[in-house]
This record gives sequence, structure tokens and C-alpha cells, in this order.
Amino acid sequence: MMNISEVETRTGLPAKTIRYYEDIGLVTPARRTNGYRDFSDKDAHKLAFLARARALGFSIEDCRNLLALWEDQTRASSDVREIAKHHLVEIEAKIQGLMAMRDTLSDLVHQCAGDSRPDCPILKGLEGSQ
Amino acid sequence: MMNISEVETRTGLPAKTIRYYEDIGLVTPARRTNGYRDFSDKDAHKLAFLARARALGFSIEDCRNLLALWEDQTRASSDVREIAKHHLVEIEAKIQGLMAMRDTLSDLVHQCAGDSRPDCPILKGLEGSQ
DNA sequence: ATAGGGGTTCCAGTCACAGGAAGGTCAAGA
DNA sequence: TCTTGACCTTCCTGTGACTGGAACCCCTAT
Repeated sequence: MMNISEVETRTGLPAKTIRYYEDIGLVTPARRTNGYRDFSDKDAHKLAFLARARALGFSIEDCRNLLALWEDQTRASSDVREIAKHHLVEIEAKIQGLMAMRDTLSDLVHQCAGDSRPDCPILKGLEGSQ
Repeated sequence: MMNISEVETRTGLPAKTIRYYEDIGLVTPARRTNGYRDFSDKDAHKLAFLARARALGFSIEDCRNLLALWEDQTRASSDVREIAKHHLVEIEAKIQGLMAMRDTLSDLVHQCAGDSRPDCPILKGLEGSQ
């Protein structure tokens, strides 16, 4: 049983985030008589799980579902895999979108002299005049 | 001079967004006596510029600055280029982060059988046990 | 007169927290 | 004993860039 700062150092999550996760019902640490939160090893373990899932870009709702599956010993791994695959598709789409932006922008930046003159292909590109 | 729905079709921006852009001072369309907004060609052109800049992922604040440079005939193209280059670096960083996520997640997904059994490498990965 | 398809403002909600104020708690040192 | 400082608590507000919705006004056609 440990207080919030210990969980901070164990999980790398800021105390603010840990309290927020309690707020939205992802963890429910015990309380001491003085009102302080008192985290069990299991709580800390859950939060570490959440930290890793968030680091992989899963939404809070995905995390909630993954956590439930993690705790459900009778889960089917296909349920986990479906969530992960769906997220993977979203990540891939984001990457594609960003790469398209990068390519367009990179072109414009390379076309621009970047000197003291006002003539600027970047602005022209944004203007839509080609 | 046109009303907001015309600008919607010209720029592809939803009316809500156009009103929001007025709220935050990016455009200041005239008003008719009945209170309706009355957009000039220049307003529409500005909004089209904003739509393209936003589509390239520039923040509203970047857009504000780009718009100011666009309107400033005495600008130096280096100022525009600096904003664009900085944004390019951020995009690249995002891409790298997402690709790292994708790689990790893709590994896990491929390791997972995705059947009715509870054993799941994805959950194990999130657990941190390798 | 009414119906519909415009337009307007304003307020709340989104997502996942972060910042900060105001105050209670605890252990150590003077 | 008093104080100091580190820790903890709750609650409220703000973030970015909108989106949804309510309540209401305006204009034209039937």
C-alpha cells in the first residue's frame, strides 16, 4: 500500500492523471482515515498497464475495454486483437494523412527562397493559385 | 457579397467553423441591416486560404500569422518559410511517434492468435511482462 | 396565414488532461 | 511547542478547434 507519489514514480504517470483516472472510474484506490489515497500493488499494476496502453495511443475508452479484458480470465484473445487491429488502422490512416501533409509542405518549403523578398511559393500554394 | 452558405460551398468550411473564425478574429465580414453576415470575395478568399492552411495541419495561431504575412506586401519570404519549416519538423516528429506505435502494436497483433482462448500477447505486452 | 429554409446568438460538450487556488496532514528539526 | 516544508486533498478553470443543439429572427412562396 502506497501513496500517490510512489505510484507516480512507479508508473511515470503524473498524480493529476492518476486522480483523473480514478475520477472516470479506471481505478478505485482505497482511502486512509486521513483521506489520502492508498494504492495496492494491483492498483499500481493497473495504472502501469494504462500508461503503456495510452503510450500506444489507445483512447481512454479503448483502455477501459482493454483493462476489462485484462481482468477477465475468460476473455477471448480475439476481442483484444480486434481492438488493437482497429486502432492500428487508425494509426495507419493518421500516418498517411501526416505524410501527405509533409510531402506537400516539404515541396512548398523547398520552392521558397526564404530571403528578404516578399515573393513566396508557400503563400501561393495556400492561396490555391497552384 | 454573399451569405454564409455560399461561403460554405466555396471554401468547404462548415458555417460553424466560419462563425468561429470570425469569433477569434481571423475574418471580419460585413453585416447586412438584418444582421446577416455579408462576405466579400476577399473574405471568401481568406477563408479558402485558412481552409488550406488548416488542411496542412497549421495551428490556428500559425494560420493567423500566415494570414498576416499573406496580407503584408512587404513581408520577407523567410518569415513564411520559418513557420512552415517549424511545422514540418513537428509533423515529422508526429509521424515518427506514430510509426513507433504502429511497429510495436503491429508486432503484438501479429503475435496474437486472436481466437477464443484467453492467452494474449497483446495484453502481456501492455502488462509490461515483455 | 403558414410552411420551409435560410440566418442569428449563446451555451454546453468534446478529449485527456494541466494549472492553480485554498486548505488539511504529517514528520522532522529548533 | 512551534514551525517549516513536503505531501496530500478537492474544486474550478483552461486547453484546441471546433460541433451540437436550443431558441429565436428573417424572407420568400404558396
